[in-house]
Amino acid sequence: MAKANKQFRFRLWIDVNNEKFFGPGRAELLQLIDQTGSISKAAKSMGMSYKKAWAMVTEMNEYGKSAYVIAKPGGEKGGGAEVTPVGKAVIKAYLKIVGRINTVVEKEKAFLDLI
Amino acid sequence: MAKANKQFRFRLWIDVNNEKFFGPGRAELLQLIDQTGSISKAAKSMGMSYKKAWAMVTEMNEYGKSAYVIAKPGGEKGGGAEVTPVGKAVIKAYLKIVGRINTVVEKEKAFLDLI
DNA sequence: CATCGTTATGTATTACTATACATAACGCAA
DNA sequence: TTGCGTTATGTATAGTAATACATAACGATG
Repeated sequence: MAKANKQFRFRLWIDVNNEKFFGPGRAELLQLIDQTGSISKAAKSMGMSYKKAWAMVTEMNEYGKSAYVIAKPGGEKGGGAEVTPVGKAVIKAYLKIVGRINTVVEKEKAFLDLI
Repeated sequence: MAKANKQFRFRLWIDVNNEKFFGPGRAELLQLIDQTGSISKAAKSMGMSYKKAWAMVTEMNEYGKSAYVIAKPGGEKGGGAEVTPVGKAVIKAYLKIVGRINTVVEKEKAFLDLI
């Protein structure tokens, strides 16, 4: 038998009023919307249904400090979506914290031999 | 409206061969088994079905470096379960890492104002 | 004014997870 | 040898989350 592959996995969320509000899924979705300019393309790209992606965007816009995504139907390319500066700031800060946690976790790899 | 309550939540798991192996649920279960000396009491105490708790114990014993829990049916009090030294070491180390992540996250609270 | 790809929204179905329930085995002690 | 509380195990049910599917609206552009 080959040596077992052991690794850490962690997830960070932000709760608002004790309800999940923002986490890895939404962070990835926001990044993909930013890259593709479209909720539907972003959703497909990460293997998520459009409906779920749309619901996430709606909830972020509703409960966030201000809208994270501006989406418009119709027009030149049928419409599209754009991540607002607030949305971009949230992504950036979230990724920064995740990076710091990752640094901590990397230092603890010796623990894996215990498992 | 009252000021929204925002807080971080994170979870840490250890994957073995890319499958979830150990995480917060199992850590809590192990601690409760250690405290109560019984899988069933531990399960009830954390609102988990005995069947699930038992399955977790079995999987930990099967895929861990060595058994984390020794369980015995029958006997004085009907039987019981004990966390092995290896199991205790895993709990302790896991909690230590979680504590370190918590320290990092605490320092980032300013981020929450952005949400 | 027809076309296009997207946003927007509702309903039905599937997939998964966990619980609920039921039952047997176990081994000490009275 | 009966009773006890636990471990051990299978099957059925329920609860939830996600997808799948279907349809309408939208607005620039040719």
